Amino acid sequence: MGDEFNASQPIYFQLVQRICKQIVKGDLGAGEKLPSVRGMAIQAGVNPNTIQRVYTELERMDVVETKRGQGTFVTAKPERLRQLRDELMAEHVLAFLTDMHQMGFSPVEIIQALREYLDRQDGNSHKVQQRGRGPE
Amino acid sequence: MGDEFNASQPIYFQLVQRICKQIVKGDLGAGEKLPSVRGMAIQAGVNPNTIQRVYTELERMDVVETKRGQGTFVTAKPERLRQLRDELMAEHVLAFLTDMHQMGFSPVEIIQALREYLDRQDGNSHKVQQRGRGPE
Amino acid sequence: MGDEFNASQPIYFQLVQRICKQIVKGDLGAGEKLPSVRGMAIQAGVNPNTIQRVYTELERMDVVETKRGQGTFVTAKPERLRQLRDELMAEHVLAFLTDMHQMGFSPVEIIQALREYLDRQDGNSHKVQQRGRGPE
Amino acid sequence: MGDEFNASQPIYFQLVQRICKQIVKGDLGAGEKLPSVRGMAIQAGVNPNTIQRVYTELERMDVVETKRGQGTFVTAKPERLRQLRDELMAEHVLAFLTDMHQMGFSPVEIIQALREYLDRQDGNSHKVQQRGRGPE
DNA sequence: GTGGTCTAGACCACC
DNA sequence: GTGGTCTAGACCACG
Repeated sequence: MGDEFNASQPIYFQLVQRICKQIVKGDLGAGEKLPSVRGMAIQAGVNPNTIQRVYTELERMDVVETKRGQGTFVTAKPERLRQLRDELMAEHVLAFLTDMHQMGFSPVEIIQALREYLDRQDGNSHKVQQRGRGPE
Repeated sequence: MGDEFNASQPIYFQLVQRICKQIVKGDLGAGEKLPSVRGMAIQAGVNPNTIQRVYTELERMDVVETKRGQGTFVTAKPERLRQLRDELMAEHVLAFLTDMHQMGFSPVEIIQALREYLDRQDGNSHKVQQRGRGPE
Repeated sequence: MGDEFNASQPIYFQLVQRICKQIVKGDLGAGEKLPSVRGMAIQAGVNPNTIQRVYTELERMDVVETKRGQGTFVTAKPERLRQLRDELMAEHVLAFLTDMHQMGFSPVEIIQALREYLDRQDGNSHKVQQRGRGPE
Repeated sequence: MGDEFNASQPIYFQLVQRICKQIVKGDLGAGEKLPSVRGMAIQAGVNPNTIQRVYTELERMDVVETKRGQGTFVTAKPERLRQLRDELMAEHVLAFLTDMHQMGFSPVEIIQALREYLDRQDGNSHKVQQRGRGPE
């Protein structure tokens, strides 16, 4: 277990996104401690510097707070967490709709296609994993 | 006019995507001629090398055909165009649903949010333009 | 109440500065006793080790004297206090002027800007609190 | 020439500040190209990675724009430059006044002290250079 | 040649 | 133990 990363985007960025999702989902609760830089590095199979950058980025996003000599923690402010949830939601929805619009799909087509995929995924949602977005 | 590009992804890749969308949408019809490499380069405000790569990439994807000394044309095979349409649709829908799932949103929440955004965008869909996805 | 500290500088250093200011201002009079290491630690919400270092540092600066088994006291020498006052003043003024010079501001601009801010702060000087200086 | 850096703050941060000042002062004009990452690294006597970080930070501050494969340039938007000037000015003035207030100096004392130093510096302003702020 | 990412390994200060 | 900075050197993709 270690290097299941998408080649088209920086590792640090994929990790930032992954952690954000875990926070939004609730897998990482408010105030909870993240693994240490070194620990997370081993766990993810990357260099500690990369994790350092991830944590720095998360802190800049105000999603995480780091206490000197103690560690890095999910922000304790519930308002920020709600806000993050909404931001991420909006960002993804907007991006998706923009793409679909640019390809000329109508709202009804979009909803319909979505329904179809949702039904199909009903029993095997856990299989969904990696999708490449960038260039190869 | 020229450099409205996202800093987080290669320009050539953004152009590939943009052209694919135009083809799927029908703005670029089957068999239609694309601008010359040089012309497109000026039009997009980028280096001709970049456009060259874009066309090569599109050719590799089999959505475009280059005829020696004549130019580059949208593929004339309607089957391929339908296929492209489906591919792109699937890719985007799947990516979107995966993201939403990873954030813990339920199908009903997803559909609901989508509806909300679709309503809001009704009159100003043309305003939608740039969205950043990658790191800044 | 406890951790209103700037992330970009060591806590112990911020505390040293804060206490120096209190002494210069007169909030802590000559010969006055400082809280015990443990008491101060609780009061500031930091580790006792950190306070220990603060007191050691203050002692090294000769603005504080530690009497075995009795506690830590502001130095009783009024000359030293005057000197401290001048040192701090000079240090800050010099730093400020240097910065302004490096940004190309002329003496008149500096004085003018200062006046403006002083007027504006007249009624709410107590609101001023945190300013970050270091990296984020 | 190479390592005239303050030990108490990160090199990358000192460089960020230095460049900001040069821009505000006008030594680096709008749209002007900065040295390449590697060039600047040699010039400053630090590792290219450090410069990379500096440029990234400046870009995030919207003070600099980087064009892929071409280089890094001072932002061309004059409004942003004015804004930067005001921001930096405000930041320094505010920090200075806050410090002086906390030490109990009155507005008149502050202005007076400033005047005194300004007069003294009249002929040797070029001597002013390094000042340490952080802990040693 | 440009910026950008990553690794490896070291050192530091803080708690 | 923690996070943070820096170096050295490599590799990559873009223009």
